[in-house]
Amino acid sequence: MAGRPVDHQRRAELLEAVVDYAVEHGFSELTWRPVAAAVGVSTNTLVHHFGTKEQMFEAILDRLRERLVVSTDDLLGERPDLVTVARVVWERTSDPQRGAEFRLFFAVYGRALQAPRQFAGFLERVVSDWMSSLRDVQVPGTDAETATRRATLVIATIRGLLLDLLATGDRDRVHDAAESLFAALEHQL
Amino acid sequence: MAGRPVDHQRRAELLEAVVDYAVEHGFSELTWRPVAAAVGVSTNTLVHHFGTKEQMFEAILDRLRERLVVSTDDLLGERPDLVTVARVVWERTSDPQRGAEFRLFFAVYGRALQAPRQFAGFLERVVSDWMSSLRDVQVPGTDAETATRRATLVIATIRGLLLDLLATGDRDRVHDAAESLFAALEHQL
DNA sequence: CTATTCTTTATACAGTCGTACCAGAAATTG
DNA sequence: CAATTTCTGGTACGACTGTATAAAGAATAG
Repeated sequence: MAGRPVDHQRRAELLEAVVDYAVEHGFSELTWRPVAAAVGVSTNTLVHHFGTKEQMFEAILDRLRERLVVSTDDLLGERPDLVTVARVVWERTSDPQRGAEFRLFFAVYGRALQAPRQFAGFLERVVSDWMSSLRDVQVPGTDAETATRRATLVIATIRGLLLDLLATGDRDRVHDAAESLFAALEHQL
Repeated sequence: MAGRPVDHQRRAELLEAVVDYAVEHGFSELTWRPVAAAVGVSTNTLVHHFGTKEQMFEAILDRLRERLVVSTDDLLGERPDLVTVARVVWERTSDPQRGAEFRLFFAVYGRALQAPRQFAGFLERVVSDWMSSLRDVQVPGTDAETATRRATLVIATIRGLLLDLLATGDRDRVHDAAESLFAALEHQL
């Protein structure tokens, strides 16, 4: 038994380039040939490493999720309170340099809502990923219901504000509204 | 000068059927042939009445916007306060029977964020439509900045909560969070 | 070296896409 | 009636889709 070993790193490289393309060109224009041309390989190279197009979608979503989560991993290690987490998360999600990533996120979100079967994994995690984190950072005395309520509200408001910001680009108005959320949280919402 | 008159009503009928199809089957599967088959006409009938596919998209978005706005027109006529409006709007947007319409709304929203040129009209109105209404219903004494801040927050939170609800279907948790938003608004957020 | 497996590319195939073209039916004016 | 315009459907064309197949080159083990 011999043979050339599987090159996992090569697949990771290709995935990174494919995700970059998705972030730049959008989710609805994600077809083998244009992606392959942009990456600089033949379409069959992509097919060989990712299998079917649906499997490539899954790989892209997993990687996108990693990118979006990793950027707040450091934060949660310091065990801050909910308001601090909300502030920092908002700072990072509203960073203009990451706008394209979140535009892709919402594009996937919208598609997932209309094809829940295909995007079952995405829909299962899109809220629960943050829910657990935001519940844990609240003061120990908080009862479960209140913690869940606050976490739900923080996730929803930040995402809603981000939708507004990405659509209008009106940073002043949206940041002003975000500040009032944080103020409400400090007054024990 | 004679000739058969243009049948505007026929176009309206077709548009209604096409929007129904879009609500049911999603925005990414909106192609001439399947739509025509579902509506019960030939593809050329649709092309004849709508022109290009992009023009059909615009017609669909206009009609969808009408459907979503009309459902809250009656409410604003009674000049209630912001909290009342927020409550009623949330009641109606979280109505399970209208879930498909809002899934389409978010699907369009996500696509629009990645193709701002094509969906410029949508992006211009998606926030401003509500902004003006929600600013107007606040008590006369409210200064402009506060009114804008509250309106922005209400729109964002309702949309974020709706995203959560449509993804998870967890009505109890999301409605609980919505209640806490209304409570915060009553305490002069 | 040979044998084996992975990687890459070229080619091809059936299907769908938007849409242009054409012909006939329907509805109007004169 | 004839003339004109809209409405509808059938057909066709080029472009693009996902993906299967086959054939090379590269990297390993024995």
